Amino acid sequence: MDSTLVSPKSREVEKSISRANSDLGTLLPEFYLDPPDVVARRLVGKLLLRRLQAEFLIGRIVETEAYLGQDDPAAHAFAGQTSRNQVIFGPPGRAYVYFIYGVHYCLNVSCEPEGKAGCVLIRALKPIAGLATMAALRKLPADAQPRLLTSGPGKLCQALAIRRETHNGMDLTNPDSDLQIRSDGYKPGHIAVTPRIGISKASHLPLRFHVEGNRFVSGASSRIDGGRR
DNA sequence: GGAATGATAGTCT
DNA sequence: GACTATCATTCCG
Repeated sequence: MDSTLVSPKSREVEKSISRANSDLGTLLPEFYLDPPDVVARRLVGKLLLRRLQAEFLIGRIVETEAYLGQDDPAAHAFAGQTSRNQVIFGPPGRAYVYFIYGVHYCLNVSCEPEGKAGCVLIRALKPIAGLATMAALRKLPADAQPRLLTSGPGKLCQALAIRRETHNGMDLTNPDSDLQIRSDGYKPGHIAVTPRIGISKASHLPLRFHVEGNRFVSGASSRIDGGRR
């Protein structure tokens, strides 16, 4: 490319894309074998990759929530296995995508061994690559504020064109999948732990994990000191 | 800046 | 028939 303007940001993009094009950093199913709270913390700082045509849409996970198995009243698995939630009872490292409030999709990753329920909700990303395409998918102007693109579970699914029909049950550990989670070796800063958002049952449990002070976290438009960092 | 509210459809009782 | 792991808009201060 012509590289008239090379900012630190675009260097991060270059690095992420080259990682994405190789198989480096692919996470194995073993990554997801542990309980949801362990996996939820472990996923913060990893890359979510969406291959759309020839383009990579990439975001770094900055916020997750753990949903336990049949002991967690807030979890979809609580009422037992149904056709809707069967993915979270299946093998680890698969996408569980559901439609909510008649408007939005949410992306989860199954964890625990096959037969045991548990998953992690991906709540927010920091957009890394493909921002113009993300904005178009979100029906926003191409120069929209990056934090408007993926700062919430419904938003990030819209920005990455993730739908139940195409992605539910997809293996996120397969380098050939058009939706994957990988590691580029990045180590996030301090990870804060808080109660989960938007639920009415078991809402006191500290099962939400996010990068402290990160402005791409959901609902943090102003409560983070001036929205810096 | 911050709280309240309506939209909208799949899933379960 | 009643929910809901949300978002954008509208209003109020």
